[in-house]
Amino acid sequence: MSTLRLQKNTCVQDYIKQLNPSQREAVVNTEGPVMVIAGAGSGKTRVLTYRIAYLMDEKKVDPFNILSLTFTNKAAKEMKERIGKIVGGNEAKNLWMGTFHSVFAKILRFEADKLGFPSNFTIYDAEDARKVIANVIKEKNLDKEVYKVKSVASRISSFKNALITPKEYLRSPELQENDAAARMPMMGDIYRAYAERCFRSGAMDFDDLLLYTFILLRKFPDVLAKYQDRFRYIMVDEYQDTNHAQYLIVKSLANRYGNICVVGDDAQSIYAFRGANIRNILNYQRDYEDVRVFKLEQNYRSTKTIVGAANSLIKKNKEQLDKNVWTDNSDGEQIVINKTVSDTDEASYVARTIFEKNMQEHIPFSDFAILYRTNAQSRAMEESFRRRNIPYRIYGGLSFYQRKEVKDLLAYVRLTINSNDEEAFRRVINYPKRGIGDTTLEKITVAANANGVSVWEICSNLGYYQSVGLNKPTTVKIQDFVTKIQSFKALAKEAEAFDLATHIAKTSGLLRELSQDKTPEGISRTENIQELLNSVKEFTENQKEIEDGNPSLSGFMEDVALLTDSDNTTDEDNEKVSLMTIHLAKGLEFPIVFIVGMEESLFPSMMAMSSRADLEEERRLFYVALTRAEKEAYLTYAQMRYRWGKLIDCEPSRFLQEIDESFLNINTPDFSPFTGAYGDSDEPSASRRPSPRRAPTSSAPSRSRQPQRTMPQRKNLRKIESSLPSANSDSVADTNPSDINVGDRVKHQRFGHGKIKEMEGAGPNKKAVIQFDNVGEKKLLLKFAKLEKVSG
DNA sequence: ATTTTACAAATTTTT
DNA sequence: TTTGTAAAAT
Repeated sequence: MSTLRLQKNTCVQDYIKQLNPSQREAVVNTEGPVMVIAGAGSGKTRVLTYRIAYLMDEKKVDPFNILSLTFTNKAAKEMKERIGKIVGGNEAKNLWMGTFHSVFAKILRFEADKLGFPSNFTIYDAEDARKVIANVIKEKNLDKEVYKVKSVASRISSFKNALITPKEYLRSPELQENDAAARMPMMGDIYRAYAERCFRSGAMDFDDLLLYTFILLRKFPDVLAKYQDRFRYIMVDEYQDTNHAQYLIVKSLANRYGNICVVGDDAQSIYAFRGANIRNILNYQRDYEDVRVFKLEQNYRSTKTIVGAANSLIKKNKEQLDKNVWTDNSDGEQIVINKTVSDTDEASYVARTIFEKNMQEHIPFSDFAILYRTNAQSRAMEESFRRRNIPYRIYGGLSFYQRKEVKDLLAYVRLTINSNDEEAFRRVINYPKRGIGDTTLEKITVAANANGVSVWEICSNLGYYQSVGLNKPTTVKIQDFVTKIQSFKALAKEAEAFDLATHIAKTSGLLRELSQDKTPEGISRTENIQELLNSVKEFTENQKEIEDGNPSLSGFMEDVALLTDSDNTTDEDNEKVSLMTIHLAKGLEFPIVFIVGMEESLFPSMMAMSSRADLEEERRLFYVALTRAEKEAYLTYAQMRYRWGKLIDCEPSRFLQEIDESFLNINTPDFSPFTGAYGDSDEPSASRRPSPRRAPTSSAPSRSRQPQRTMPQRKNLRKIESSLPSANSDSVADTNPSDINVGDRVKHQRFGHGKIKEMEGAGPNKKAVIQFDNVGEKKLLLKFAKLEKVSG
């Protein structure tokens, strides 16, 4: 026993010896407020894990007194495992480690009665929340063209993030004027009704988990004191992505011991759209006294080229903390920029490059990642990977738990556990069909609102609530439904979670309904139900092994609401190319990264081009994407792509010009836009879209699309060539780069007038050193610079 | 009450 | 392109 103990101690010491000086400082300075600015790839997770291990092993802090908040469940799980390896799994398991949402949900379930919630409250996901809001708008007879569900939902979300309750909203003339000016004077009413409805349903949405935690701690000093005393050491990861509510909760929890360590990188703040406030990290030193700041600036992940390129890009942002990320790694390859004619072409370029690298250099598929701005871009990639038989895995998109059939079954389960859950009720009251329609539902809702009770309360006591005014047959149908759910509730008391869930799937009629659908989609839906049942089984087995586990179905439901797909990665995903959005890629790394769709109004997104702050966030997003790469990065863009089912012209992203050109290798392969793109003729063109290179004799491509296909192309080519001439640019726009010589006066779109001082390089990589009248000397790549020759 | 049909809208990112 | 909603028909 003692030798084991000794061994563990030497382990921690050994580990700490491996750290660089600033990492080590960040680990051993455990007391008081600390901020760790961790550049991309600087070993941040390492520091966090060692810090916690150090606290436990060296400082003998009870894991029960350590709170560590992360951004994703996955990060928490991984960190816990790593700590377990150092200090022993039994010790690590008592750590309070998880996402803000999951830790707070745990606290809220424990203290729920104080707020008037049941401890088995339901957690509404975004879809549930939106449906409730839609119902409220409808019931209030508001114009849904003015009160768009989406904007109302995001407005309510921002109230909650700012810790504004409906009451406070209705007391604030300023807020109300604000919404009145936006032609939504009823916003406060909607907000109040929504909150009331959730409360009656015994439900909280994602934002409520934060808001109610805040209210709990403010309203009950004894509860606050309890958790302040418990959490003697607090660590917050990804601090740049915390919102106002999270900021204040953390602050009040840390108020007693003051041992708070926040870790983050302002350059990687990419969640402002969701209420994250970058000021939290920028102002940290003002918020806490005697903050010690440690900067992790050495990058261990990437080549000098990638680090340099990323630095040159992020320099363009104004608001940031001062730091200098550097690396000892080798120079590595230049970053490849590739232009393609269309989105399909872009996809086949990516697939072909990966295929060749795999064949010739024996690089495993798992070394590659494709990153994109929007989920919709994954489809083109998917098709071309399938054609080449390259194994891939798409992360994100529609999560398993968001699928209709899965949510349907979960709704039955939710109703069994918490019958007041109105969203679950509405979802399944008439699915499968029971002949209970809108009119009936409307009557019940009116009665529920009039009596201030849940719809379930009405339905289970139809005898008492005579005023509902239902006819006999309908009453019987509803009573049947109620009886069914009640039988589930009774069974829930004794049956195993898996058996109960299976019973519900069968008895509710859901499985029967699905099995009648013999289409491939229908079969896969049945399989999804099967898979859900399996995961219930798996969950209970796991819980039984844990001392204080909760193997019941309600235990499963507590977990499931906060789970995302990436949390249950089966490790069978080896040897696959990863496809995901850039947001999802945060915190990950890959040897070779493709960033696709580098086009204006796609990346940066159209929505983000109006304000500087938004644009800076997009730039940080690009910074995050670029710094995922260890060895090589490829940036690709298409001249046109399908969006909203239409073919549209695209222009290369401004971000491409913002990277220092010395890191770039601009690759403009010789292609002819009218005969197709690349030597991909060996792959069967299974695409439903008429491929531009395909002969017109092949099976009739839709006539309406053909003119669309060729016309914009011609127009588009000219436009792009003026900025980025391709190899075969014989028809040249305004100024041919080869016409520009030393001594010429030129005009640049952004930098204004200047004079050519020097020229270097040749062909597509030709550069010019220009002395600009206003902005000084710049070295520009001619093909990017959009120079215009000025006479005189 | 339910099914069919037609038409519009949507795509920025997610705990 | 797909998805959802509203109106119309059964």
